[in-house]
Amino acid sequence: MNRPDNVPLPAVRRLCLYLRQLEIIHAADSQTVSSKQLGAVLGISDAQIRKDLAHFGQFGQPGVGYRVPEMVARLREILGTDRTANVLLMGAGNLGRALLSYKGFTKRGFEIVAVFDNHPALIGTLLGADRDLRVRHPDEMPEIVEARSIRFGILAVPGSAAQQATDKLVEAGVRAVLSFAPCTIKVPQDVAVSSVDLSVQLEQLSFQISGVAPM
Amino acid sequence: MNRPDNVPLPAVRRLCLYLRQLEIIHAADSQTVSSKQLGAVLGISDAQIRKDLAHFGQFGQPGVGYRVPEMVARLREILGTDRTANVLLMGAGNLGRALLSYKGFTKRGFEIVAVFDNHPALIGTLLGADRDLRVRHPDEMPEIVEARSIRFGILAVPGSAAQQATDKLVEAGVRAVLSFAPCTIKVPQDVAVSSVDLSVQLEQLSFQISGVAPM
DNA sequence: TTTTGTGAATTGCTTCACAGCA
DNA sequence: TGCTGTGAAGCAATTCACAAAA
Repeated sequence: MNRPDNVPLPAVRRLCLYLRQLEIIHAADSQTVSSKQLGAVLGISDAQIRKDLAHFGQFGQPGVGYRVPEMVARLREILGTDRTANVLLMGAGNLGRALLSYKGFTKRGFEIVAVFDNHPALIGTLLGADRDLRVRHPDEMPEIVEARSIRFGILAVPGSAAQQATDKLVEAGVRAVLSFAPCTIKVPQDVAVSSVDLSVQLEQLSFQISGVAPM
Repeated sequence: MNRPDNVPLPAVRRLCLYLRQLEIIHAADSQTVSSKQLGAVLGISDAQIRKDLAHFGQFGQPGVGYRVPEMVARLREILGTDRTANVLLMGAGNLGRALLSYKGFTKRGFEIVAVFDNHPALIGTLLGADRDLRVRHPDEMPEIVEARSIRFGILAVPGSAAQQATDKLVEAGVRAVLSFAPCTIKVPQDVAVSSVDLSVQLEQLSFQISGVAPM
Protein backbone atom coordinates (compact mmCIF):
# COMPACT_ATOMS: atom_id res chain seq x y z
CA MET A 1 0.00 0.00 0.00
CA ASN A 2 1.01 3.57 -0.63
CA ARG A 3 2.08 4.52 2.90
CA PRO A 4 4.24 7.63 3.20
CA ASP A 5 6.33 7.85 6.35
CA ASN A 6 5.77 11.52 7.15
CA VAL A 7 2.10 11.90 7.89
CA PRO A 8 1.54 14.48 10.64
CA LEU A 9 -0.20 13.01 13.68
CA PRO A 10 -2.91 15.71 13.60
CA ALA A 11 -3.65 14.62 10.05
CA VAL A 12 -4.06 11.00 11.16
CA ARG A 13 -6.49 12.10 13.85
CA ARG A 14 -8.52 13.94 11.25
CA LEU A 15 -8.53 10.98 8.87
CA CYS A 16 -10.32 9.05 11.62
CA LEU A 17 -12.91 11.79 11.85
CA TYR A 18 -13.36 11.80 8.07
CA LEU A 19 -14.00 8.07 8.13
CA ARG A 20 -16.47 8.40 10.99
CA GLN A 21 -18.40 11.12 9.21
CA LEU A 22 -18.27 9.40 5.82
CA GLU A 23 -19.85 6.31 7.34
CA ILE A 24 -22.67 8.46 8.64
CA ILE A 25 -23.03 10.10 5.22
CA HIS A 26 -22.95 6.70 3.56
CA ALA A 27 -25.71 5.42 5.84
CA ALA A 28 -27.75 8.41 4.67
CA ASP A 29 -27.34 7.13 1.10
CA SER A 30 -25.28 10.00 -0.26
CA GLN A 31 -23.02 8.76 -3.02
CA THR A 32 -20.60 11.67 -3.26
CA VAL A 33 -19.36 14.41 -0.98
CA SER A 34 -17.11 17.43 -1.55
CA SER A 35 -14.32 18.48 0.77
CA LYS A 36 -16.31 21.63 1.42
CA GLN A 37 -19.40 19.73 2.56
CA LEU A 38 -17.40 17.36 4.73
CA GLY A 39 -15.46 20.22 6.25
CA ALA A 40 -18.60 22.16 7.05
CA VAL A 41 -19.93 19.30 9.19
CA LEU A 42 -16.65 18.68 10.97
CA GLY A 43 -15.53 22.27 11.37
CA ILE A 44 -12.43 21.76 9.25
CA SER A 45 -11.37 23.73 6.17
CA ASP A 46 -11.81 22.14 2.77
CA ALA A 47 -8.16 22.76 1.91
CA GLN A 48 -7.12 20.93 5.07
CA ILE A 49 -9.10 17.88 4.09
CA ARG A 50 -7.65 17.80 0.59
CA LYS A 51 -4.11 18.18 1.94
CA ASP A 52 -4.63 15.36 4.43
CA LEU A 53 -5.91 13.03 1.75
CA ALA A 54 -3.13 14.06 -0.64
CA HIS A 55 -0.65 12.14 1.51
CA PHE A 56 -2.20 8.97 0.15
CA GLY A 57 -2.61 9.77 -3.53
CA GLN A 58 -5.58 10.65 -5.67
CA PHE A 59 -9.03 10.30 -4.17
CA GLY A 60 -11.64 12.48 -5.77
CA GLN A 61 -12.92 13.73 -9.08
CA PRO A 62 -12.62 17.41 -9.90
CA GLY A 63 -16.01 19.01 -10.29
CA VAL A 64 -17.71 16.10 -8.51
CA GLY A 65 -16.08 15.40 -5.17
CA TYR A 66 -15.35 12.10 -3.46
CA ARG A 67 -17.26 8.88 -4.01
CA VAL A 68 -18.34 7.93 -0.50
CA PRO A 69 -18.22 4.11 -0.59
CA GLU A 70 -14.78 4.05 -2.24
CA MET A 71 -13.43 6.57 0.19
CA VAL A 72 -14.70 4.68 3.22
CA ALA A 73 -12.95 1.56 1.97
CA ARG A 74 -9.77 3.47 1.19
CA LEU A 75 -9.64 5.17 4.59
CA ARG A 76 -10.21 1.88 6.41
CA GLU A 77 -7.37 0.39 4.45
CA ILE A 78 -5.11 3.34 5.27
CA LEU A 79 -5.97 3.20 8.97
CA GLY A 80 -5.61 -0.56 9.05
CA THR A 81 -9.18 -1.12 10.18
CA ASP A 82 -10.41 -2.93 7.10
CA ARG A 83 -10.61 -6.12 9.15
CA THR A 84 -11.55 -6.71 12.79
CA ALA A 85 -8.66 -6.53 15.23
CA ASN A 86 -8.48 -8.45 18.48
CA VAL A 87 -7.91 -6.37 21.59
CA LEU A 88 -7.09 -7.28 25.16
CA LEU A 89 -8.21 -5.47 28.27
CA MET A 90 -5.93 -5.17 31.28
CA GLY A 91 -7.88 -4.23 34.38
CA ALA A 92 -11.41 -5.39 35.19
CA GLY A 93 -12.42 -2.63 37.61
CA ASN A 94 -15.28 -0.23 37.05
CA LEU A 95 -13.78 1.43 34.02
CA GLY A 96 -12.62 -1.84 32.49
CA ARG A 97 -16.04 -3.39 32.80
CA ALA A 98 -17.68 -0.31 31.29
CA LEU A 99 -15.32 -0.52 28.33
CA LEU A 100 -16.23 -4.18 27.91
CA SER A 101 -19.87 -3.33 27.50
CA TYR A 102 -19.11 -0.43 25.16
CA LYS A 103 -20.49 -1.36 21.77
CA GLY A 104 -18.63 1.33 19.87
CA PHE A 105 -15.43 -0.71 19.67
CA THR A 106 -17.01 -3.67 17.91
CA LYS A 107 -18.89 -1.35 15.61
CA ARG A 108 -15.60 0.05 14.34
CA GLY A 109 -13.61 -3.13 14.03
CA PHE A 110 -12.08 -3.65 17.45
CA GLU A 111 -13.10 -6.62 19.57
CA ILE A 112 -12.07 -7.24 23.16
CA VAL A 113 -11.32 -10.95 23.22
CA ALA A 114 -9.44 -11.33 26.53
CA VAL A 115 -9.48 -9.73 29.97
CA PHE A 116 -6.71 -9.76 32.55
CA ASP A 117 -6.50 -8.57 36.14
CA ASN A 118 -4.04 -8.99 39.00
CA HIS A 119 -6.73 -9.10 41.64
CA PRO A 120 -7.21 -12.72 42.84
CA ALA A 121 -10.89 -12.19 43.64
CA LEU A 122 -11.59 -11.20 40.04
CA ILE A 123 -9.67 -13.96 38.29
CA GLY A 124 -12.02 -16.57 36.94
CA THR A 125 -15.12 -14.40 37.04
CA LEU A 126 -17.14 -14.10 33.85
CA LEU A 127 -17.65 -10.70 32.21
CA GLY A 128 -19.06 -9.18 29.05
CA ALA A 129 -22.56 -8.81 27.69
CA ASP A 130 -22.80 -12.59 27.17
CA ARG A 131 -20.70 -13.52 30.20
CA ASP A 132 -18.35 -15.18 27.75
CA LEU A 133 -15.08 -13.64 28.91
CA ARG A 134 -13.23 -15.16 31.82
CA VAL A 135 -10.86 -12.84 33.70
CA ARG A 136 -7.37 -14.30 33.46
CA HIS A 137 -4.14 -14.00 35.38
CA PRO A 138 -1.59 -11.75 33.61
CA ASP A 139 0.83 -14.68 33.41
CA GLU A 140 -1.40 -16.17 30.74
CA MET A 141 -1.00 -13.09 28.59
CA PRO A 142 1.88 -14.06 26.28
CA GLU A 143 0.17 -17.27 25.33
CA ILE A 144 -3.18 -15.60 24.59
CA VAL A 145 -1.61 -12.71 22.68
CA GLU A 146 0.18 -15.18 20.46
CA ALA A 147 -2.79 -17.49 19.98
CA ARG A 148 -5.22 -14.72 19.08
CA SER A 149 -2.78 -12.41 17.28
CA ILE A 150 -3.54 -9.52 19.62
CA ARG A 151 -1.81 -6.25 18.78
CA PHE A 152 -3.88 -3.83 20.88
CA GLY A 153 -4.10 -3.52 24.65
CA ILE A 154 -6.40 -1.30 26.67
CA LEU A 155 -4.95 -0.34 30.03
CA ALA A 156 -7.59 0.34 32.70
CA VAL A 157 -5.65 -0.07 35.95
CA PRO A 158 -4.85 2.42 38.73
CA GLY A 159 -1.85 4.67 38.22
CA SER A 160 0.11 2.79 40.85
CA ALA A 161 -0.07 -0.39 38.76
CA ALA A 162 0.21 1.21 35.34
CA GLN A 163 3.91 0.87 34.54
CA GLN A 164 4.13 -2.72 35.73
CA ALA A 165 1.02 -3.64 33.77
CA THR A 166 2.39 -1.89 30.68
CA ASP A 167 5.62 -3.86 30.92
CA LYS A 168 3.54 -7.05 30.99
CA LEU A 169 1.65 -5.99 27.89
CA VAL A 170 4.78 -5.11 25.99
CA GLU A 171 6.52 -8.30 27.05
CA ALA A 172 3.52 -10.31 25.89
CA GLY A 173 3.86 -8.77 22.43
CA VAL A 174 1.21 -6.07 22.35
CA ARG A 175 2.09 -3.37 19.79
CA ALA A 176 -0.23 -0.52 20.78
CA VAL A 177 -1.53 0.58 24.18
CA LEU A 178 -4.56 2.73 24.89
CA SER A 179 -3.98 3.87 28.46
CA PHE A 180 -6.50 5.34 30.88
CA ALA A 181 -3.98 5.56 33.70
CA PRO A 182 -3.38 9.04 35.11
CA CYS A 183 0.36 8.93 34.61
CA THR A 184 3.09 8.74 32.00
CA ILE A 185 4.08 5.23 30.98
CA LYS A 186 7.32 4.20 29.34
CA VAL A 187 7.37 1.84 26.37
CA PRO A 188 9.96 0.78 23.78
CA GLN A 189 10.20 2.89 20.64
CA ASP A 190 8.33 0.41 18.47
CA VAL A 191 5.25 0.35 20.70
CA ALA A 192 2.59 3.03 20.23
CA VAL A 193 0.83 4.62 23.19
CA SER A 194 -2.21 6.83 23.41
CA SER A 195 -3.03 8.19 26.82
CA VAL A 196 -6.51 9.30 27.79
CA ASP A 197 -6.35 10.99 31.18
CA LEU A 198 -9.89 12.04 31.98
CA SER A 199 -8.83 14.56 34.61
CA VAL A 200 -6.38 16.16 32.24
CA GLN A 201 -9.21 16.59 29.74
CA LEU A 202 -11.27 18.43 32.34
CA GLU A 203 -8.30 20.56 33.38
CA GLN A 204 -7.75 21.67 29.80
CA LEU A 205 -11.37 22.66 29.58
CA SER A 206 -11.04 24.44 32.90
CA PHE A 207 -8.25 26.57 31.51
CA GLN A 208 -10.22 27.37 28.39
CA ILE A 209 -13.22 28.69 30.28
CA SER A 210 -11.27 30.42 33.05
CA GLY A 211 -10.62 34.09 32.58
CA VAL A 212 -13.30 34.41 29.94
CA ALA A 213 -16.23 34.83 32.28
CA PRO A 214 -15.44 35.09 35.99
CA MET A 215 -17.03 32.80 38.50
CA MET B 1 -4.38 36.98 37.30
CA ASN B 2 -1.78 37.16 34.56
CA ARG B 3 -3.61 35.34 31.81
CA PRO B 4 -2.30 35.88 28.28
CA ASP B 5 -4.78 35.20 25.51
CA ASN B 6 -2.52 33.35 23.12
CA VAL B 7 -1.46 30.16 24.88
CA PRO B 8 -1.14 27.31 22.35
CA LEU B 9 -3.48 24.42 23.11
CA PRO B 10 -0.62 21.90 23.06
CA ALA B 11 1.04 24.00 25.75
CA VAL B 12 -2.08 23.88 27.93
CA ARG B 13 -2.17 20.13 27.59
CA ARG B 14 1.43 19.94 28.75
CA LEU B 15 0.78 22.25 31.70
CA CYS B 16 -1.70 19.65 32.95
CA LEU B 17 0.97 16.98 32.65
CA TYR B 18 3.47 19.15 34.52
CA LEU B 19 0.99 19.60 37.35
CA ARG B 20 0.26 15.88 37.48
CA GLN B 21 3.94 15.02 37.65
CA LEU B 22 4.78 17.78 40.12
CA GLU B 23 2.16 16.43 42.49
CA ILE B 24 3.83 13.03 42.30
CA ILE B 25 7.23 14.65 42.88
CA HIS B 26 5.81 16.65 45.76
CA ALA B 27 4.41 13.52 47.38
CA ALA B 28 7.91 12.09 47.18
CA ASP B 29 9.11 15.06 49.26
CA SER B 30 11.31 16.70 46.66
CA GLN B 31 11.39 20.44 47.23
CA THR B 32 12.81 21.58 43.90
CA VAL B 33 12.93 20.27 40.36
CA SER B 34 14.67 21.51 37.21
CA SER B 35 13.07 21.70 33.78
CA LYS B 36 15.57 19.08 32.70
CA GLN B 37 14.54 16.61 35.39
CA LEU B 38 10.84 17.16 34.79
CA GLY B 39 11.31 16.83 31.05
CA ALA B 40 13.21 13.57 31.40
CA VAL B 41 10.29 11.92 33.22
CA LEU B 42 7.65 13.23 30.82
CA GLY B 43 9.59 12.86 27.59
CA ILE B 44 9.51 16.59 26.88
CA SER B 45 12.49 18.88 26.20
CA ASP B 46 13.60 21.25 28.97
CA ALA B 47 13.34 24.24 26.65
CA GLN B 48 9.76 23.33 25.86
CA ILE B 49 8.85 23.31 29.54
CA ARG B 50 10.46 26.68 30.16
CA LYS B 51 8.71 28.18 27.13
CA ASP B 52 5.34 26.85 28.25
CA LEU B 53 5.77 28.31 31.71
CA ALA B 54 7.04 31.60 30.30
CA HIS B 55 3.53 32.40 29.10
CA PHE B 56 2.64 33.00 32.72
CA GLY B 57 5.61 34.94 34.01
CA GLN B 58 8.52 34.06 36.22
CA PHE B 59 8.50 30.70 37.95
CA GLY B 60 11.90 29.38 38.83
CA GLN B 61 15.23 30.37 40.25
CA PRO B 62 18.30 30.27 37.98
CA GLY B 63 20.81 27.76 39.26
CA VAL B 64 18.21 26.04 41.42
CA GLY B 65 15.11 25.14 39.44
CA TYR B 66 11.47 25.34 40.42
CA ARG B 67 10.17 25.15 43.97
CA VAL B 68 7.69 22.29 43.78
CA PRO B 69 4.97 23.40 46.25
CA GLU B 70 4.84 26.93 44.83
CA MET B 71 4.67 25.64 41.32
CA VAL B 72 1.86 23.21 42.08
CA ALA B 73 -0.15 26.06 43.57
CA ARG B 74 0.62 28.34 40.63
CA LEU B 75 -0.31 25.75 38.00
CA ARG B 76 -3.57 24.97 39.78
CA GLU B 77 -4.36 28.66 39.78
CA ILE B 78 -3.52 28.97 36.08
CA LEU B 79 -5.63 25.95 35.15
CA GLY B 80 -8.45 27.11 37.39
CA THR B 81 -8.38 23.98 39.53
CA ASP B 82 -7.34 25.61 42.78
CA ARG B 83 -10.80 24.93 44.15
CA THR B 84 -13.16 22.02 43.61
CA ALA B 85 -15.51 22.42 40.66
CA ASN B 86 -18.97 20.90 40.46
CA VAL B 87 -19.63 18.73 37.43
CA LEU B 88 -22.78 17.19 36.03
CA LEU B 89 -23.08 13.90 34.25
CA MET B 90 -25.50 13.44 31.37
CA GLY B 91 -26.15 9.78 30.67
CA ALA B 92 -26.31 7.05 33.32
CA GLY B 93 -25.54 4.04 31.15
CA ASN B 94 -22.55 1.76 31.58
CA LEU B 95 -19.97 4.41 30.80
CA GLY B 96 -21.70 7.07 32.85
CA ARG B 97 -21.87 4.83 35.91
CA ALA B 98 -18.22 3.89 35.55
CA LEU B 99 -17.29 7.57 35.43
CA LEU B 100 -19.33 8.13 38.58
CA SER B 101 -17.26 5.61 40.48
CA TYR B 102 -14.00 6.93 39.06
CA LYS B 103 -12.06 8.43 41.94
CA GLY B 104 -9.57 10.31 39.78
CA PHE B 105 -11.95 13.22 39.21
CA THR B 106 -12.41 14.03 42.89
CA LYS B 107 -8.72 13.63 43.49
CA ARG B 108 -8.03 16.42 41.03
CA GLY B 109 -10.73 18.84 42.02
CA PHE B 110 -13.76 17.80 39.98
CA GLU B 111 -16.84 16.44 41.69
CA ILE B 112 -19.87 14.98 39.97
CA VAL B 113 -22.78 16.42 41.91
CA ALA B 114 -25.71 15.67 39.61
CA VAL B 115 -26.72 12.97 37.15
CA PHE B 116 -29.29 13.23 34.37
CA ASP B 117 -30.76 10.72 31.95
CA ASN B 118 -33.65 10.66 29.50
CA HIS B 119 -34.51 7.05 30.16
CA PRO B 120 -37.67 6.86 32.35
CA ALA B 121 -36.59 3.60 33.98
CA LEU B 122 -33.41 5.23 35.27
CA ILE B 123 -34.89 8.45 36.61
CA GLY B 124 -35.11 8.34 40.37
CA THR B 125 -32.63 5.50 40.83
CA LEU B 126 -29.75 6.11 43.22
CA LEU B 127 -26.16 5.96 41.98
CA GLY B 128 -22.64 6.66 43.19
CA ALA B 129 -20.38 4.97 45.72
CA ASP B 130 -22.66 6.13 48.55
CA ARG B 131 -25.90 5.86 46.58
CA ASP B 132 -26.30 9.56 47.21
CA LEU B 133 -27.00 10.71 43.68
CA ARG B 134 -30.51 10.48 42.30
CA VAL B 135 -30.83 10.33 38.51
CA ARG B 136 -32.85 13.33 37.38
CA HIS B 137 -34.90 14.27 34.36
CA PRO B 138 -33.04 16.66 32.02
CA ASP B 139 -35.77 19.25 32.51
CA GLU B 140 -34.42 19.83 36.02
CA MET B 141 -31.02 20.74 34.62
CA PRO B 142 -31.21 24.56 34.40
CA GLU B 143 -32.33 24.78 38.01
CA ILE B 144 -29.58 22.47 39.32
CA VAL B 145 -26.85 24.10 37.21
CA GLU B 146 -27.81 27.45 38.65
CA ALA B 147 -28.16 26.27 42.23
CA ARG B 148 -24.84 24.41 42.30
CA SER B 149 -22.86 26.73 40.01
CA ILE B 150 -22.06 23.92 37.60
CA ARG B 151 -19.79 24.86 34.69
CA PHE B 152 -18.72 21.39 33.52
CA GLY B 153 -20.79 18.69 31.89
CA ILE B 154 -19.73 15.15 31.03
CA LEU B 155 -21.62 13.72 28.08
CA ALA B 156 -21.96 9.93 28.17
CA VAL B 157 -24.90 9.26 25.89
CA PRO B 158 -25.16 7.35 22.58
CA GLY B 159 -24.21 9.22 19.43
CA SER B 160 -27.85 9.37 18.35
CA ALA B 161 -28.72 11.43 21.43
CA ALA B 162 -25.53 13.47 21.63
CA GLN B 163 -26.50 16.69 19.87
CA GLN B 164 -29.85 16.98 21.60
CA ALA B 165 -28.25 16.33 24.99
CA THR B 166 -25.53 18.89 24.26
CA ASP B 167 -28.14 21.50 23.42
CA LYS B 168 -29.76 20.80 26.80
CA LEU B 169 -26.44 21.24 28.59
CA VAL B 170 -25.66 24.50 26.83
CA GLU B 171 -29.16 25.82 27.38
CA ALA B 172 -28.86 25.01 31.07
CA GLY B 173 -25.73 27.12 31.30
CA VAL B 174 -22.88 24.60 31.19
CA ARG B 175 -19.68 26.22 29.92
CA ALA B 176 -17.51 23.19 29.11
CA VAL B 177 -18.43 19.76 27.77
CA LEU B 178 -16.36 16.59 27.95
CA SER B 179 -17.98 14.36 25.35
CA PHE B 180 -17.61 10.61 24.94
CA ALA B 181 -20.05 10.48 22.06
CA PRO B 182 -18.67 9.09 18.79
CA CYS B 183 -19.66 12.09 16.75
CA THR B 184 -19.07 15.80 16.25
CA ILE B 185 -21.23 18.05 18.38
CA LYS B 186 -22.02 21.70 17.70
CA VAL B 187 -21.84 24.29 20.47
CA PRO B 188 -21.83 28.10 20.62
CA GLN B 189 -18.45 29.82 20.39
CA ASP B 190 -18.23 30.53 24.10
CA VAL B 191 -18.65 26.90 25.15
CA ALA B 192 -15.58 24.65 25.23
CA VAL B 193 -15.72 21.05 24.05
CA SER B 194 -13.30 18.19 24.40
CA SER B 195 -14.21 15.02 22.58
CA VAL B 196 -12.87 11.63 23.63
CA ASP B 197 -13.84 9.09 21.01
CA LEU B 198 -12.43 5.77 22.16
CA SER B 199 -12.63 4.15 18.74
CA VAL B 200 -10.83 7.06 17.14
CA GLN B 201 -8.03 6.61 19.66
CA LEU B 202 -7.67 2.96 18.66
CA GLU B 203 -7.80 3.84 14.97
CA GLN B 204 -4.95 6.31 15.38
CA LEU B 205 -2.91 3.63 17.09
CA SER B 206 -3.83 1.24 14.32
CA PHE B 207 -2.38 3.59 11.73
CA GLN B 208 0.77 4.04 13.76
CA ILE B 209 1.53 0.33 13.96
CA SER B 210 0.39 -0.52 10.45
CA GLY B 211 3.04 -0.64 7.81
CA VAL B 212 5.83 -0.87 10.38
CA ALA B 213 5.68 -4.59 10.96
CA PRO B 214 3.30 -6.58 8.79
CA MET B 215 0.65 -8.84 10.33
C1' DT C 1 -19.46 25.95 -13.26
C1' DT C 2 -17.79 23.08 -9.55
C1' DT C 3 -14.24 20.87 -7.27
C1' DT C 4 -9.81 18.57 -6.93
C1' DG C 5 -4.75 18.59 -6.16
C1' DT C 6 -0.77 21.35 -5.18
C1' DG C 7 3.10 24.76 -5.04
C1' DA C 8 3.67 29.11 -2.50
C1' DA C 9 2.83 31.94 1.39
C1' DT C 10 1.74 32.13 5.97
C1' DT C 11 1.05 31.03 10.53
C1' DG C 12 2.25 28.66 14.62
C1' DC C 13 5.12 25.72 17.40
C1' DT C 14 9.47 23.94 18.90
C1' DT C 15 14.36 23.98 19.36
C1' DC C 16 18.56 26.48 19.75
C1' DA C 17 21.79 29.14 22.04
C1' DC C 18 23.14 32.37 25.17
C1' DA C 19 22.83 36.44 28.51
C1' DG C 20 21.90 36.96 33.23
C1' DC C 21 21.40 35.32 37.80
C1' DA C 22 22.23 32.28 42.04
C1' DT D 1 29.06 25.78 37.85
C1' DG D 2 23.94 25.06 37.02
C1' DC D 3 19.78 26.72 35.68
C1' DT D 4 16.22 30.02 34.11
C1' DG D 5 14.11 33.11 30.71
C1' DT D 6 14.08 34.61 26.01
C1' DG D 7 15.07 36.43 21.35
C1' DA D 8 16.39 34.27 17.02
C1' DA D 9 16.33 30.41 14.04
C1' DG D 10 14.37 26.44 12.29
C1' DC D 11 10.74 23.31 11.40
C1' DA D 12 6.02 21.81 10.88
C1' DA D 13 1.35 22.54 9.83
C1' DT D 14 -2.26 25.25 7.81
C1' DT D 15 -4.23 28.34 4.56
C1' DC D 16 -4.13 30.55 0.16
C1' DA D 17 -4.84 30.69 -4.58
C1' DC D 18 -4.96 28.83 -8.95
C1' DA D 19 -4.18 25.48 -12.90
C1' DA D 20 -6.34 21.45 -14.51
C1' DA D 21 -10.20 18.19 -14.84
C1' DA D 22 -15.18 16.96 -15.09
